[in-house]
Amino acid sequence: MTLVSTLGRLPAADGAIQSGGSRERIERIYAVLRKRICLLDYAPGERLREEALAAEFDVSRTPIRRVLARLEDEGLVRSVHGVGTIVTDIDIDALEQVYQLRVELAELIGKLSPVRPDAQKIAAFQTLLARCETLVATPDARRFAEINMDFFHMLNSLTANEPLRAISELLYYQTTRIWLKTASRLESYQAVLNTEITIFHREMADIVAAVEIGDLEVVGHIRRAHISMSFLRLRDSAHADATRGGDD
Amino acid sequence: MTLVSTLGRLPAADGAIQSGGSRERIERIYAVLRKRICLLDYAPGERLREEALAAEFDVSRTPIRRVLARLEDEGLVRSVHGVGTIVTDIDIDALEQVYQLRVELAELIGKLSPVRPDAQKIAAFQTLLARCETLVATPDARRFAEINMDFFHMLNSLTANEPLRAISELLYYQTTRIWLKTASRLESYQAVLNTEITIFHREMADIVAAVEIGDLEVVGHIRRAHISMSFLRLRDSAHADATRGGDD
DNA sequence: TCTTCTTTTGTTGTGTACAACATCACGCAG
DNA sequence: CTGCGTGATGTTGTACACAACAAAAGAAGA
Repeated sequence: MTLVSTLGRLPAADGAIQSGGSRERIERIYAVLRKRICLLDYAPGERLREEALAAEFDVSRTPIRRVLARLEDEGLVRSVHGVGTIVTDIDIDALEQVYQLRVELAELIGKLSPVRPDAQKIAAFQTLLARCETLVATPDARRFAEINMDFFHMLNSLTANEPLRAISELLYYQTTRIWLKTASRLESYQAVLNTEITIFHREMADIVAAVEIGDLEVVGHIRRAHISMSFLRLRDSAHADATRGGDD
Repeated sequence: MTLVSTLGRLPAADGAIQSGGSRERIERIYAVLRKRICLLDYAPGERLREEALAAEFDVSRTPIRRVLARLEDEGLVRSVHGVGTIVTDIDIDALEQVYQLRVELAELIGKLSPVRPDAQKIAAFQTLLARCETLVATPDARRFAEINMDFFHMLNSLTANEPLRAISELLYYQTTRIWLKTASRLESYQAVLNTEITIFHREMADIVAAVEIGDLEVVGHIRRAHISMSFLRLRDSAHADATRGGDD
């Protein structure tokens, strides 16, 4: 519940930082909304009103609709005539197919047009690993999700295959929310969070080590296992919780 | 050149068949435009005007823009302020990455949630094979492209993994045009067409045989080879043609 | 009190006028 | 004849008014 707490004032969007062409503006709004959805600033089932968004971003409904249309095509929202634009709900079982596909694509990133990481990229990985270590010290679900997101983008930059990157990103944003949503409903929320962060940190260390020696195939293998097991742990937790407690 | 000949009157779109909700209407327009682009009814570089499309489909610019936005997100067109909506140009080399990915996905279709083909589906495959045989008798580039498209959809229906299907479809429609476009520019156009149809027919027969015995993994392997070699043949033809003749 | 119909309110979908922008034609000076 | 500036023309991007639709609120009857 405290996951969706910081709703009162949302970051970004204001500040009149909207320089640049119309395309970039739309892209920016898109990125902001997508991030809000995936960090559960907008909860599943929540209703977004175009006019409110238009007011916040200081544009008319038209460009907002352009963004929402894309989000709808990507499965993150669904517009219903006369009702509103609803953030899609998700459940762990329905996402199994997406995870199966993500697992395969993760391995492909190490195979298709891999980019040899240079010193700068390695440094970025190490910085991220350091951030993850502070996370282990003071666990926080939202920061976990954010670091996970940054980590994904770093990993995604390890292939030069642009279509593969685009698709991996698409599937990533279709699935990340499920962790925050499911975990927040668990009885053993704190324990699960701590466990998950510990495991994530360990796997991240392994991957960074593999990146440092430039073995992207190994990165792919580790990540494949990472994604797959992460999904299984989450599903088991959810099912165990559902059978033990009421099914709300 | 004769490929883009039937432009005077385009099929579909009129007839006032626009029953159903607004979403379905948009979906229909989207499918029509996408098919036109991929069959080169709209040539690469051609300029589409929203108002003309709006008139043809008997709607305002608004839903047309909704469709064009999606086509732009998928890389088939690009809207330029003050100019028009341009059908994206493509070249064989830029598409190499997409083909690399398609090759991998083709194999996944036999692995991820394969659906055991029933009698009806097998019959559909055989019907398609029959159509392909008439194509061998009387080669025609456009019919080749259409049968190829139908064949793709049949193959795509062999997995129940919905995200995989969606993505395979996306990548398919990003790449199919290249064959028609490249082939039509070749000196040895007719010879290449005949060869390609023969090869396609043979591979299609192999795949249908594999479908009949229900071995979808084999289907994946055959198709992987099919896509990969088809790309290589096309690229070689294009490069040979470019070095021999002038580069236009 | 409950049910059902009507009204009211709110939201997205559509159509359209206008602004922003790019391109081409044309004139004109050099 | 060429190069450049300037206006005319055409197109997409935006904003807004209205239609279509859904849901909630309210009224009326049993």
